[in-house]
Formats: sequence, structure tokens, C-alpha cells
Amino acid sequence: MTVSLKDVAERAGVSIKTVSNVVNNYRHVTPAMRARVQLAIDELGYRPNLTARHLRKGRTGIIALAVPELGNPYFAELAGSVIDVAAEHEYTVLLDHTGGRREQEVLVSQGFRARVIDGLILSPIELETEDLLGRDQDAPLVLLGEREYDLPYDHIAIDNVAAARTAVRHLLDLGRSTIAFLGARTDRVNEPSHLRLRGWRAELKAAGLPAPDSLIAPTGGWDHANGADAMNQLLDSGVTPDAVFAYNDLIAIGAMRVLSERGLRVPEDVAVVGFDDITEGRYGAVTLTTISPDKQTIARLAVRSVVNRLLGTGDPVGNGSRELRADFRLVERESTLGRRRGGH
Amino acid sequence: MTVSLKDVAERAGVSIKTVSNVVNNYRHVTPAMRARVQLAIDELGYRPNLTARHLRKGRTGIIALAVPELGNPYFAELAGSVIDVAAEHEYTVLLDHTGGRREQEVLVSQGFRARVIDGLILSPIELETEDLLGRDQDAPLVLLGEREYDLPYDHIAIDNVAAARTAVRHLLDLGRSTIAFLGARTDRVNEPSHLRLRGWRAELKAAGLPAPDSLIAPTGGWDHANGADAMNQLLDSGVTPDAVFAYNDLIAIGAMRVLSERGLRVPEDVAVVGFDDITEGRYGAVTLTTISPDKQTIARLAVRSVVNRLLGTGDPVGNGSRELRADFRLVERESTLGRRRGGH
DNA sequence: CCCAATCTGTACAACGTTATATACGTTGCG
DNA sequence: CGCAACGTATATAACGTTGTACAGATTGGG
Repeated sequence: MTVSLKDVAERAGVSIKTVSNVVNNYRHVTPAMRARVQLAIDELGYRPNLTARHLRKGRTGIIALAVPELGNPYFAELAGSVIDVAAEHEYTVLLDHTGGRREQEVLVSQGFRARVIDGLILSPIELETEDLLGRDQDAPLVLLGEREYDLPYDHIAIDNVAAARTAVRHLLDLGRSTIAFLGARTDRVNEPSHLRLRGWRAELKAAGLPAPDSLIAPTGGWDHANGADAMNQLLDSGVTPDAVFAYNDLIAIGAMRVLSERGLRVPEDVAVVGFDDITEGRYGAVTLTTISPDKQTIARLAVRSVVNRLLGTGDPVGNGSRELRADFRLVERESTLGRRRGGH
Repeated sequence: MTVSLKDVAERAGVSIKTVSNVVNNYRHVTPAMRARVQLAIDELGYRPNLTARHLRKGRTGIIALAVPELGNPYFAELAGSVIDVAAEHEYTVLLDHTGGRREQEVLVSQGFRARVIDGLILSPIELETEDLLGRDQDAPLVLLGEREYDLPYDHIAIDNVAAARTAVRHLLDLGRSTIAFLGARTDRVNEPSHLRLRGWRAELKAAGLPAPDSLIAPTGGWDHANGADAMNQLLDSGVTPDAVFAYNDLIAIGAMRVLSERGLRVPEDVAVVGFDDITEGRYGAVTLTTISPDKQTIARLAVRSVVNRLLGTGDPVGNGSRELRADFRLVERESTLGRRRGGH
């Protein structure tokens, strides 16, 4: 059923290796010979067995991408970009999601279906530095996102502190002064690593405003429901901010729903800024002002980092870690500016 | 660096095959021997090379899932489910997206990184029957979604006609009579395969109402922007429906945004029903009534179909095609019922 | 106590590919 | 003309695993 090099070789009356040479476009093959072999290949419909090739070469041509949750459009969109960029480099993407659970993240970082992948792009949530210390995988690892590690792996992210400050500044410029933060981590010890929260604090301080904990609404997760819960909790606690900066767009949108339910207008009563720039934010009843990370660049940097390490090119210091930065920009929409007259 | 059966065998002072037997839990291995080998395995930190195993066994343990667009939350959520179910069966998922382009779909169906995958789950948009006729892949193929093919492959979907009729009936029950359809295909010849449109027509007819083409708004794609465009086009054409049934949730949400921009209230002026039940629909200013397909079941059926054919179990007629149906239900929310008093 | 049946472990080949070394022609140059 | 240098194709050995066939050890029944 399945046709191998051997079959083609027999048909063309040459050796197996010659067929292999033709398939791999090696030099030192006469055009006549090439044509003859190619004919046999076409006639038999030969296609290389990648498993065998990879066993021999020690590479599989597959890189894994592990994100917390595919249901979060940010990660789904990012995954789409990674798949496309990987394809440009002739790599295929094996996708996994960790649910943001440390246990799963460790599992993935340690081996992930051992040795079937050449490299790994991981977007961790709960993973800790020590989880990666004992890693003896030869497959290159690239880390994505907000977390910071002092480890010899490339890390790709936007400048989260600067981005958060930009968002808060935008709200300050609009004359808001009581700016809540929605979506802080509560389950981790090293809260300092929460860069967006740090940016929120820094910008408020720079403006001479207080940044009390009462304005911080923690969440257990990062989706609509968590945003709604956090907003309710904040309002129930007696605090009524005139602006909200959310950890991500899903939380922001969940919060906006609650504001609407409680009769508060966005942005007149409460202005809202999110983070991620997912498509969803562009089509609500009130479109969402948000920080837009350059997902294309993030995907490109991540794939390139893995591929370069595999090829041994690029960074001469093969083991050093690098901080690779992607751009971001503030996209101003109705949740802070209000709806422009004239409709569409 | 990488430790193989050979290394373990040398350390334990046994043959390679004995180590293999231990690894694979074969019977006829004395407990003493098993312990001795296991010790060596642990000491050296041996882990099987899956590439080699798969070359030998002819299976890779990887199934591919190809969806039109990961940016569409429906497919992202479905992909998440497929990954989970596949993991239960000890399969890993390789993910690709086709952009809904026929060319890509054909490519994927024909080989997709030839021979590296054991099976394929494909959700086609533009693919035609003849594209699959010449398929000589041995990897089992399962088709997902609305399209109908007369081909020897399992097909998994909900009853789209019935679902569409349920949605339209809901609108009729609310007293609406001018019900538009948003998101018809215009670029295909065999429009008859558009089951949701068929259901819309059938239910209107059953109610003794006309189903004129003027109430059908075609779209070029299936996202928010297409829905917004279609809604604008429909209203610009002078038609003002009192209800809209959209091909999917993204189109419905895009349409709702336009309705709001044009000063039409949902549901008072125009009631809206979507299709897919994506999370996004639960958190807008007006939550979306929608048809909710059982994604879990779809994922389960799809993976099982592939796995069963690989194992040769299940369906005794190995070549026959089967129509596997998943359930759906109508989820009634504010876009048809209005917002309940009392807020949250 | 012997022979057959069973249990335990081993040697070898194979999966399909590519790398290495080599054989055999051709050229090219002094 | 002779020898080096090169271009072209081949045979053989891996990559790491598992299936097959078999050898040696153990057991059981008569």
C-alpha cells in the first residue's frame, strides 16, 4: 500500500540512496538521472515517510505550543499566528493547553510526549523557576508572557509595566482619578511578578494618587465570569471607581456587563480599559479600549527563537537567555471615549 | 546525552529486548528481572523514543485537527475539547487551520505532512466531494460540520435543519413574523447544502409565511465584520425585519452592534438568534439567544471514530460511512427575551 | 526419571530513511 | 601520458524500537 524509497529505486533501476538524493535535491545528480527517478516517483506517487526521516535525522519537524486556555481568544489568535509562522519555516505545530495549572505546565515543560517534538513554546501561568531547573530536555524552550524567570531560556513579551502605565495614563488624561485594577493574582506568593499591577501602581504614584488595596479586585481566573465576579465584589465593597483597568479583555468585558446590569454607564460613569485586543472587544455595544500587543511579532519571535536554536544559528551564545520585546499600542475605543455621534 | 534501550540493557546486563519487554509490561518477565531492569531504567532516566517506536509500529500517536479558523471561538473551544478527549485515548493533537479555503482543505485532506499523522478530523467549508474521491491516504478521516458529502467517511454534526427550525420557531412563538437570515453562502453553486438556510425556509413555510430572498443577507465570511456588513446591507436595502436568525454567533453579535448603532433596540425592535453558543454571547450588553451544539459530544464522537478505525474495533463495516449526530439545544437569553428586571 | 509442555530470556531482522565510505568513471593539468 | 582531482552512483551501516523465531531453563504428569 505505502510506497517507499525501495519501491521507487526498483522501478527506476537505481539504488535507494540515489532516489533519496533526488528527493533531497542533492547536487551531483545528473539531470538525466534526476528525470528518470522523478518519473518513477511520480508514477508510484511516492511520498517520504517523515517518521523514518526524523528517526534518522533526530528531528521531527514538530514544535509544540502550550497555552493556558484555547477558549481565551487571545491565545487562540496567538496560536493561529504561531501555526502560520511555523509553516513558513516548514514546521508543524502540536497544540496543548495547560489550563494554567502548574502540574500540567511542569509536565509539558519536562517532556510532553517525550522526544516527539523538536522545540517548545510555553506560555506559563503558575510555573515556578524551580520547576524548570531540573529540565534535562534537549529540545529548546521559549517562554511567553508576563511571568519573569531567571533562567537560560528566551523570553518573549511586551513591556507589561509600560503597557499598564500607558493604559492608566490614558484614564488619568481623561480626568479619572479613582482607577480600580481588576484581575490581580491572589494565589501566588511572588505577587511582585505581576507586572501589570506594578505598572498600575507606578503610574498612580507618579500622578500623586493613592493606590490602595481596596481598589484592587482579585480574581481566581481570567475569563468573563471572573471579571463579572470581581466587578460585583468591588461594587459590593462600597467602592465605586470612575475607571477600571482590567488584566485582560475578557475580564474587562465581564466587568462591563456587570456595570450595565447595575445601571452604571460606560464610559460616562466608569471608563474601562482592557488588555489583549481580542476581536470581541471591537463589537460589543460599547467597544473596548485596550492595550494591543503585537501578536504577529510575538509569534514570529517565538518561532524564530526555537528554529534558530535548532539550527544553531542566530544568537552565538547558544545557552544564554534573551529578553525579546514585542511592541504594543493603546487602541482607544468607546469604553473610554464614548460613542461618536453619527452611528456607523 | 539521550539514553536508549541499549544503554539500559548494558547497565542491567540483559538483552535489549528484555528491557523493551519490561517497558511494555509484557508477561513472562520474572519479578526479580523486572526489578533489576527497572532500577537501571530509573538510574539512567530512560524514556522511550517515540519516533523509533512509531516507525516500528507504523503509528505515530498523533491525530490532526483542521478547522477553518482558530480565531472563531467556536472552533477554538471545539479544539480544546478534542485535545482533551484525544489525551484520554493517549493521542496528541496536531492542529491546523485552513482559513476555510478549498485549496488548503484539499491539501490537508490529501496528506498533511504526509504520514506523520494517524488520523484526521477535518471541518471543511469549501471542500467538494470530488476533492475527496482521489484520496489514497490510509489515515482515517472524519468530517465535521454542516457540509454533506456522499463519501465513505464518518460525518459528525448536529441536525442543522432541525436546529435552525427550532431557532426560527422560537422567534415565531415570540410573535415575530419578518425574520431575516444573515450569513448565507453566495460563492457556492450547491446552495442546497446550506442546511441552516434550509431550516429557516422550512419553518417559515410551515408557519404559512413567505421566505423571500430579500430577507436573506449573504456574507463573504463568518465573523463579526461580516455580520455587521450584512446587517447594514439589509437595512440599507429598505428591509427592517423584526427578527434576525444568524448563521453563527459572531455574525449575530456583529449584527447586534449595527442594530445598536442605528438606534434599533434588541429585542424590542429586532430579536436576534445566533448559532454556536460561544462564551462571548453570554457577556454582551445584550446576551445572545443561540443554538448550543453539544461540543463535548462532537469532540468525543470525532476522536472515537478515528481511534476505533485505527484499532479496527467498533463499526464492523470498516469502510462504511456513518452519520453521527450530536445533540443541540436552544439557549434563550436577552436578545429574544429582553433583560429581566433586578439586574444580576 | 523421562519427555512434553510451559516459562523466560535472547539474537536477529525489520520499519524507511540518511550519512559515511567507497568504487568507478571522467576530466584536467603538468 | 600519467596522476590527481573531481563528479556521480552505490553498498553498507546506522537511528531506536518491536516482532519473530528460537534456545535454555523449569515444571508436571505418567
